[in-house]
Amino acid sequence: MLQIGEFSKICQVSVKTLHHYDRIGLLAPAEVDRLTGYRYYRAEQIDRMNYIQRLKRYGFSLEEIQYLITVSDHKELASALRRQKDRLKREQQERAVILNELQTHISVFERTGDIMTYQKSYTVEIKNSPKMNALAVRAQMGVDEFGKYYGTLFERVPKERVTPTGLNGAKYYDEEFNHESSDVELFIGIKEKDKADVVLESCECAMALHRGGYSTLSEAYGAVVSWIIENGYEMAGAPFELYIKTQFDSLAPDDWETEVYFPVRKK
Amino acid sequence: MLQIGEFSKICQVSVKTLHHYDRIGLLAPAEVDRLTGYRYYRAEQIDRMNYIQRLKRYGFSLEEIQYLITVSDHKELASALRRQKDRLKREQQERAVILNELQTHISVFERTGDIMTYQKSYTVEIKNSPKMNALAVRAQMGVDEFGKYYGTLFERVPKERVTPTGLNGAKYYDEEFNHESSDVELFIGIKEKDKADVVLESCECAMALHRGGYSTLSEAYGAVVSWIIENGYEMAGAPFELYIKTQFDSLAPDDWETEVYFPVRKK
DNA sequence: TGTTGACTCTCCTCTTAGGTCAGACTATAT
DNA sequence: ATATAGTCTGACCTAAGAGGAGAGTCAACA
Repeated sequence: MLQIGEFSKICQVSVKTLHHYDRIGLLAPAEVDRLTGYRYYRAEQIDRMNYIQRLKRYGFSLEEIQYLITVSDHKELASALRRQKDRLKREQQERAVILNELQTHISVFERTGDIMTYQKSYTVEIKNSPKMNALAVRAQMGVDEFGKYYGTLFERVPKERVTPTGLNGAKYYDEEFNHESSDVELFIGIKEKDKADVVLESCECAMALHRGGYSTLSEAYGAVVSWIIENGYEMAGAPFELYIKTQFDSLAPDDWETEVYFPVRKK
Repeated sequence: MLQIGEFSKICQVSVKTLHHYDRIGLLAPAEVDRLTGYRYYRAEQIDRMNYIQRLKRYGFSLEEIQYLITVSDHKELASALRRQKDRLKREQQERAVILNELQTHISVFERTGDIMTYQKSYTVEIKNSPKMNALAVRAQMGVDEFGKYYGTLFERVPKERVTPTGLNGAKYYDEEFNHESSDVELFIGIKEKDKADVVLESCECAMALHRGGYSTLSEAYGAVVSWIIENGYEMAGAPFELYIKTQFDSLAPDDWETEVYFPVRKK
């Protein structure tokens, strides 16, 4: 039997952590002295602790770990690990984009001496949005579900014998945009008007072109909105974005292009 | 002047966030109505907010951001950005190692059907540690400072005309190992006994070979310690590790090899 | 037997960056 | 005058422990 201090040294975790794990029921000591409350661990529990630490490194929360160590079904466990792997991979990619952004920012800053240059480069203009016929799906969704919904749209292309124009986008119906869940309509432009789910009429818009990954897209939105306010317009409908150049053109995020449209009218 | 709701939509942050930033003094509204307490923001503050969001994406804490937006010195700002970039890069590398580990774990699990196989493969043996003469530096340091301290050691090699044996390691004097700061002695083996800072005498040790990156090294330590307890030995000195195959052999982390030694005596 | 020092216990507060109510005002349109 | 939407403050909550206070416990030593 090991005292908590010995056990903590062996497993390279703090005594505090062991207290915590005991309290949340993740790893209870093999024995607790009734009188003194002293915790005693068995050497066999070292393996369990290492396993917990390993899952923690993989990025699972303690709650998930608590569940995982009780799972005996191989398939379930394997799929949980694979899901986590995919999550980590996606996060790695996102962070790679941010790192890239930071690198560019640094070099722009060193060249220009202005920390704001990098983000103030939006040119907002008044433009009539293109008229489009489109297949569309509207739902409450988060940004990380876009791919899934676009999948269902693109599946319909061959089935319904329509001809994509290559112009795709998303329209945001919620006033308040939320990354995890918003009322969004995704659409892909097609030639055939009679087969379209929706027809997006041309309208007067304030538009800005955003170059780069989507993590900074909100700055484009901000730029357009403040332009609208400053130039005596007002918003006249749900904003939308058109994906001009994307990952599907096998470009790096830095070269993606997105047009941000806000329908407006003169006040 | 913008109400808090409008400002929040433009900047794509929640009203709560704006409350929070106001309270901690990171971004105060341009005006607050004395009577109603309503907050009003100016369009110019959008840029500031975008800048804050950008720094947040770069991984700075709000406290750091609060400091950074007051800094007017270009050099200081640039060096803060560069430091952050290096930090992000290092974290990316660490996560890449973990991702790799997880991938291996998954494939081992699918092959063997045993989730523990991957971590129980340590063979502990009793062995006399090699006698070594070494240049050494002992200090309170965290694991991420190892590189720095090793640098100072290797600089001395040509200066003091010593001949490295290629056998390097680290000895942990604290009972309780701590990732951020421990009393550690780093050493590089050399041939010349008279020029050595320390002579590590051969002694009876329990030893295990760890294959892979350093993030799982603690499992090797755990394995050795529990072996010692189970096999009727007791610890007789500070443990140390020898780096047999490392990144300097231009190997991937999966192929690194580290020997973990615990001086022991029979009870 | 008494004492010292190391170890452990429980309980409390603190951390980040906000989220989630509740209850009370306030602004604007009808 | 009222309905609805927006806003205010304040209190409590999150995850995974860290830090400390004050008290009890264990083993060794004099």
